[in-house]
Amino acid sequence: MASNDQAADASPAERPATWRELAVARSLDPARVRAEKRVQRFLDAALELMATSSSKEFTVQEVVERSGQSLRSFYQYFAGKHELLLALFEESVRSTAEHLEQLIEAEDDPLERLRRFTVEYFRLCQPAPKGKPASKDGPTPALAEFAQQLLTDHPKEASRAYVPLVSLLERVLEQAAAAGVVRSGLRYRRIAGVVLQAISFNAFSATISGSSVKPDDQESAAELWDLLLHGIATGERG
Amino acid sequence: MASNDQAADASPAERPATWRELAVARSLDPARVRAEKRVQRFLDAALELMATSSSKEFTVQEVVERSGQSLRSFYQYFAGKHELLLALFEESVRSTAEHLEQLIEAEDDPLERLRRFTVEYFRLCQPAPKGKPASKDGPTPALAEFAQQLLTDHPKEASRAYVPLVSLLERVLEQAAAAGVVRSGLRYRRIAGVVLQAISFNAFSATISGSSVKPDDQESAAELWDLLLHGIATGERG
DNA sequence: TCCTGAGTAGAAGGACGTTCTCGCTCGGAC
DNA sequence: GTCCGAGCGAGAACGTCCTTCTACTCAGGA
Repeated sequence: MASNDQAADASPAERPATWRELAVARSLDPARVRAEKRVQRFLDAALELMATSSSKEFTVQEVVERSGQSLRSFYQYFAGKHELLLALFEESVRSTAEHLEQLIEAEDDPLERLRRFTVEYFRLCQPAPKGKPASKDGPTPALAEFAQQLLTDHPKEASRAYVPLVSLLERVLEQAAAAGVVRSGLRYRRIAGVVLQAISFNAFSATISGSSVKPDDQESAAELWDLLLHGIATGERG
Repeated sequence: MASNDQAADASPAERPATWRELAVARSLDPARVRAEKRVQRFLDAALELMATSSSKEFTVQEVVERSGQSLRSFYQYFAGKHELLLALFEESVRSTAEHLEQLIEAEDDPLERLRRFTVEYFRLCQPAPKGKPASKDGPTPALAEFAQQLLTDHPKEASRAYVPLVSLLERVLEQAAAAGVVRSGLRYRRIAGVVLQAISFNAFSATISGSSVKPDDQESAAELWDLLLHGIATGERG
């Protein structure tokens, strides 16, 4: 709900809301502004908890305490813990997508754009080495931390939340295809899903194979990119 | 521990145990046999619970009740619920690896072997459509169901449990490489991890991209195989 | 006979998420 | 200034799990 509100005054998704609606909305604001502020305090508290304490997990109690608000308020704004997680996840996806888009727009070559996307997203998804809060490198950290639980428990909502990232990658893929550096005729949206999944949960693959991942592992990133590319690139040589 | 015992009399992995050791072991049996039987009852109960009830989750209480044993016994044989899950997971991986190995050994062409492995493992990892218990199609179902939690909470043990499957795929990859149908110089063990991860959690990629997976989805399997192959195959054309 | 080891039955403890109750407070209408 | 009710803080209470602990049983061997 809060996220919808946010979306409403940031970019009207459905239709461009009449001035009347906007006026009415603004007149209801007195309460709304406070509410949004409160919601934000919960979100901030949760983010801080994830940043510190090295464990990405937190209890509702902790969030409530750190936010300086009450349990009652929490359940007034969130239907449950899962909604808080969902909100954080949406935020995370959104900011990650923005970050990647910025990183990419400077580049013209479609293939290089795709490579940058891949490598940078890979980097963002690597688990943080220690208790070091990583709030400075742009987007919200620990994107994949939530994903797992949401993906299984609330696939519908998780799916919605992923849209910005999936759409971006889909576009990048299509542009690369248009430029002839990527095979045409693929179902790019599904490919995007596969790629995002493979990168997000790359940490699992290391565990499965018994290897361990070093933070900022250039080699693994290159390996994954190589694997991906030669399954996609038009050029010969496998 | 129980699983080690099982492995010991099924196929001696380390070295072929002398008759003396076997005799000694058998002499200790009176208690041991009962213990193994009890452990097995817990395992069976858990499997039945996962097979029915459509939800792959169960509580320790349920397992205890269904097994007709006591809570006390449970904690006498398992250090906690996670050990039960681990035991089930090991079993699942082992039987899956066996199943795949059998499926493969009839085939001579290295590339076709790899393809069969991939497609069949893909099929096995697809979530069951409904409450239909799938115990008849060979290996234990729902392999990826546990994986997730174990991989994050107990990476060390999960890693160990994965060994049979990883080794098998690694071998298949190396043979394909030796035959010249797969690039040489790759780190096959890591590739195996990536591939297994990508297939196991393929359901996620469908959710991420917003698609839904039909059970026994030939097309998705083919798509994934195609993606994988053209990143690995020696032949030209991307 | 007594003792021990393995079992059963089930209460108790501790973590969490979630709900509920009791007041307090504060902003605005009069 | 006064009053009122929605919003909110504090935190007790509840339900579900996993886990531990206590008390009792029972078979078999010194």
